[in-house]
Amino acid sequence: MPDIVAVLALDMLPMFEAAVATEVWGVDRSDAGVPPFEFRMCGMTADPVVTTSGFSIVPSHDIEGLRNADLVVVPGWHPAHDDPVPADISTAVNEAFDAGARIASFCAGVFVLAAAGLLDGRRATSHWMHADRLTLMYPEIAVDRDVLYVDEDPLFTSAGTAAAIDLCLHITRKDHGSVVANRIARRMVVPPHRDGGQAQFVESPVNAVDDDPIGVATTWALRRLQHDITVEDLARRAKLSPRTFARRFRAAAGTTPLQWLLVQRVREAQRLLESTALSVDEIASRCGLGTAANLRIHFARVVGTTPTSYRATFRRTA
DNA sequence: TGGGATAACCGCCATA
DNA sequence: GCTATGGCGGTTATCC
Repeated sequence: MPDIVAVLALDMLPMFEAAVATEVWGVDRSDAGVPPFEFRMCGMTADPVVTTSGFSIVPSHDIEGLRNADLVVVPGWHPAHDDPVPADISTAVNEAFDAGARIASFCAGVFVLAAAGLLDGRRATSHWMHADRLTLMYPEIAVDRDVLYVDEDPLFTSAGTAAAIDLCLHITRKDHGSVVANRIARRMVVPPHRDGGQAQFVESPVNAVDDDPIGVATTWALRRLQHDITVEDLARRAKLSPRTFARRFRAAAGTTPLQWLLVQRVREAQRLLESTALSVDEIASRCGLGTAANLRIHFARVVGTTPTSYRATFRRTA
């Protein structure tokens, strides 16, 4: 049975966010080894839904399409007015959640989850432009305005626009492994992974062009993850002092050099667990984490599970 | 699991 | 006066 993904298309549907979910889960990529998804674009009724771009789209399903969905995506909620989210929308989302669906929001879609009471006492994020309003309206929610997305499985929230891509790939990676997520990312011609904790505000994006010292250093590091790499090594590659390198790295990537490196090493371990039969010890060595014990610590922190159970879950899809 | 050695991080400050 | 840089040292994280 393919996963059923239902997008809740509300009036003033943001086209980009709706298209992100469509691109990730609504396109048949079985030729690339990506498992099929049953994709539903659900309006409250079967009537055309007005988008923020002025034109309308005709949903494939009405609200009944949320029934038995594995994942419900709320790509937006028009935040220009202070009208409360209508009760029938909250009810529909609540019923889907109670029936076992996981719920994900992009950008201002978080207001729909909040109005349904799903986020009380939980962490959540939204586009930085909406963070103040969200905090004001729903003080029970721990709003993290600085991250790309928040995973509070079975609830997910993202900053919207490009961060919606990151959240979709994160959920796909969680459910189907990094090989599948990377295949989708490759087809979409987007970077395979940005960590959820990465800052929404980056002064300049990480880039591998030759005249970007941070890009040069990170590209160099990714090619030799199996070797020892110190922040001083990275700084030397970037032709900067360690202090300046660290400062500019945080400005560019929204995280510290070591934390970035550890996440890259765990991603490499995920790839090796899925695509090889190497021992966990050997994988730890090949991804630069030294020992299996060390790999387990960082693997649990980044992925939320153990290398062995990760392999048991995803080896089949490789 | 605990502890010690080492590296990384970051605020502060001086300098260019 | 403003900004970027880089050294110092206290604190924290990582690794074995």
